[in-house]
Amino acid sequence: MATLYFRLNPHLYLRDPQQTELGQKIISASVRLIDTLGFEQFTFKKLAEEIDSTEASVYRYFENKHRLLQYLVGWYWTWLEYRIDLSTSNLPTPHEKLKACIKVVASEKKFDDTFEFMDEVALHRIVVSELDKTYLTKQVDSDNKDGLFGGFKLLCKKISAWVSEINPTYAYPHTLVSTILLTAKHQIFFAEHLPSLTDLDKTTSRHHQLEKFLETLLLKTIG
Amino acid sequence: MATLYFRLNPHLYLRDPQQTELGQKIISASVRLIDTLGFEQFTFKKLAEEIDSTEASVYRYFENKHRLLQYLVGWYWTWLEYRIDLSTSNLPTPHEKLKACIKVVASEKKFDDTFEFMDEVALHRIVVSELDKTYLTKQVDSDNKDGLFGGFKLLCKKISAWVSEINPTYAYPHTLVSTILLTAKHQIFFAEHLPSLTDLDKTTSRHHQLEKFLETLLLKTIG
DNA sequence: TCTGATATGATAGTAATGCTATCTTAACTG
DNA sequence: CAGTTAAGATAGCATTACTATCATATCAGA
Repeated sequence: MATLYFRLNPHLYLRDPQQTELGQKIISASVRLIDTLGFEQFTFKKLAEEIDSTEASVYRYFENKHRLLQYLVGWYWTWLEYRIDLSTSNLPTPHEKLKACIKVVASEKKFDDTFEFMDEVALHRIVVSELDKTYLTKQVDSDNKDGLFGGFKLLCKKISAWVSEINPTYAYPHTLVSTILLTAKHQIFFAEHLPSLTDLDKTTSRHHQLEKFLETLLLKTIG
Repeated sequence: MATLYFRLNPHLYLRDPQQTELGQKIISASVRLIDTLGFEQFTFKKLAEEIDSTEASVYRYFENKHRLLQYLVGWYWTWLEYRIDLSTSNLPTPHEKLKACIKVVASEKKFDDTFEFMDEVALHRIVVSELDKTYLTKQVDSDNKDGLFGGFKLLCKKISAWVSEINPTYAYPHTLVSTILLTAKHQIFFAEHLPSLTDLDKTTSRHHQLEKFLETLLLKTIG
């Protein structure tokens, strides 16, 4: 059985956490902690206590907690792209690819044990709440130069290409696709916490509603 | 000449900053500082130094810097709604109202001296970069109970009503409108910092492009 | 004009945060 | 067996995010 390993941009870490036991413990525990505490309340001290290690040891893997968040989100985009590839590879038309793609983007992941150190369900909740914080900073330009947002950009590019295949005259494929990728997260957050900003409801059917919404938005817009 | 005064939710502050000289200095200086430093690097200590006051005095106006940000964003939504009201009030059809509304939402504010204590251009930059941080927190539910997001919700409701007037069968008017309001900010940020996620460019024509993009998105989707 | 109430300033203090540094031990590698 | 590397242990430090107290200035009502 082949093991899956995501090669992420080395600027995201100081020492590759996927390679060592401590590294994997850092990942699992940080996902658990950020999910429960929120990113603001999450500290390397609490993380170190959780895994019976020390702050100093954690700092050997990640420059700071912001980089760790960028790592997790980077991992998420890679994982999402991988799932999109799986579900679209055997489809013949860009139209079908887009529909399958939306389905994956809007879907609720139940459980996945491909990666033992990663709780994908908690990670998804983290992405919903914390994604925007990875780039909404004063260092965004230097982070971008280091390629820290490569996962997001790559995925956006891939999907935009399908959009352009369907309608080569449409002027805003990247804008449309990044809007859809972000909206998929934001609307889940609104459904959970600010229901008057959305029409999706709190039950699990919201993922189906989200899919319908995004599909209509995408297909009608490119017409 | 009537002076404009925005009545904001009192939970946003401890003492109304619009009423006193120190309060107005806090607002002006915080807008200037958050704009240059970014919200993360902004502290009440730096703010107090900037206005030759003390940390303690600032804390008498706002519980903490997060509340201050929520106040500024709340002020922004009220101001935006006011400008939307102005530009739509004399239009006969919801279709025209929506188009005028999109124009305001996508527009670049050059200068406005209605409020001497508020640099609206800097505030708009702050909203672009920091808006999402006002609600992407663990306290979102209690903040929402206190009505801290009332400005955003009210505006969303108003615009959604026009959408439903045009197409009463469309199932996701709030989802669509909140998406558009957020997208207007995010895409400006992308144009500035992450250009591969957008097709808008860095020049001022980007506001016109944004308007076109949002208008198509909205009208074709409910179309 | 006196009397409070209130706003602000001045100053101090404290726990937590976000690191950095150094030293030791344990493990694994050639 | 020697040498490198990872991790743990411990210390320290500047900044942050407050809270508390006391003094002073101001202004409004009696």
